[in-house]
Amino acid sequence: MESYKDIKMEDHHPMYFIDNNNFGVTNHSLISDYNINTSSLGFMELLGFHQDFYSSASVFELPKEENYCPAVCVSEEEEVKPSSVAPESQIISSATVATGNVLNTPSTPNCSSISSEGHGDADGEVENHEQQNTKTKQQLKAKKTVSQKKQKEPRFAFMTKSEVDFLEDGYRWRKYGQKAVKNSPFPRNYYRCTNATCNVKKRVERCFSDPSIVVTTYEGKHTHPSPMNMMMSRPNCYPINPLLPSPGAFTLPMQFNINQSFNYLAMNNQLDHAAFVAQGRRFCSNTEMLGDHGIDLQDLMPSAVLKHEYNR
DNA sequence: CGCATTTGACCGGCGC
DNA sequence: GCGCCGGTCAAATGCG
Repeated sequence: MESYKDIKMEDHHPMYFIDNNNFGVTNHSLISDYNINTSSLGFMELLGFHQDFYSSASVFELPKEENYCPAVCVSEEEEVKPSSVAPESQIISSATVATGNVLNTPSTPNCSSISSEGHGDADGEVENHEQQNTKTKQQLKAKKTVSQKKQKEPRFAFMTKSEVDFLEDGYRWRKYGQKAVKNSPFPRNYYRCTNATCNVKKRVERCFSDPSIVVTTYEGKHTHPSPMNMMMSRPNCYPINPLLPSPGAFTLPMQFNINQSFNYLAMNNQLDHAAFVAQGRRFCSNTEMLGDHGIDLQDLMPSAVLKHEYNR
């Protein structure tokens, strides 16, 4: 329960919760300081889906083992702490989201941290240091660590109900570490993108209180297209992969799901929440998805968010 | 042989 | 200052 205590929530940072079953999306906090206006984009375009792709009901028919992300939140302060969290609070049901009970609780366990700090010249510093062979290994290491700390990459995390630990996302990863997690029988695995020019990292751990849930945390942005995208590219058949530096340039098969897309956009402040709500409604009205579950998107939005939208 | 994984050691941050 | 913990390194090992 200590993670509940630990987690703070900044009012001016967005928290997004996604219910995989009903596509319920809520925005926890004010995002009035967001400048990027995406209202001209369609909801699903924002998430990287082609127009005629999301007209198909198969969009949400995810493979069983890829039953992604029962709940996700994104913040700039904290990150997911899966090992110290009760499972029932990790999965935010649509009913919970609708009441806003979880959203209004500062200690939401599903928090992933996104740090926007550090876009300086630390890389150059590192290279310079590494060129100086006279320096000791230890000194090099120390410098590198300092630089890396300065240059903390943005992160986002999502939770996935999956039997397999490592979820295929189209990129190639190399494992570089494994650590035992305190109070958890499940280790945390550290991966790095195999592309030499790309320093994206990925952390994968299983929630000890609910072993069926895998928490994946990405750190940084890919600077290259995914190998799978190059292989699988089929216009108008697959959603665009939002983890790419140039959205729209490549495609990815359906296993890369909508929640990852959403979180990536949220992470990069590419979502204007009012536009998101509006487009979400438009999207939902064009499908039977929510109707099938007897839930309207409005029910999944905290009143403050809706009010904010109406006042625009 | 080249590449990926494993795993113990090491380091920095943080709380006490 | 000390100990704990998270994150990373790098040598050893495994595998195709």
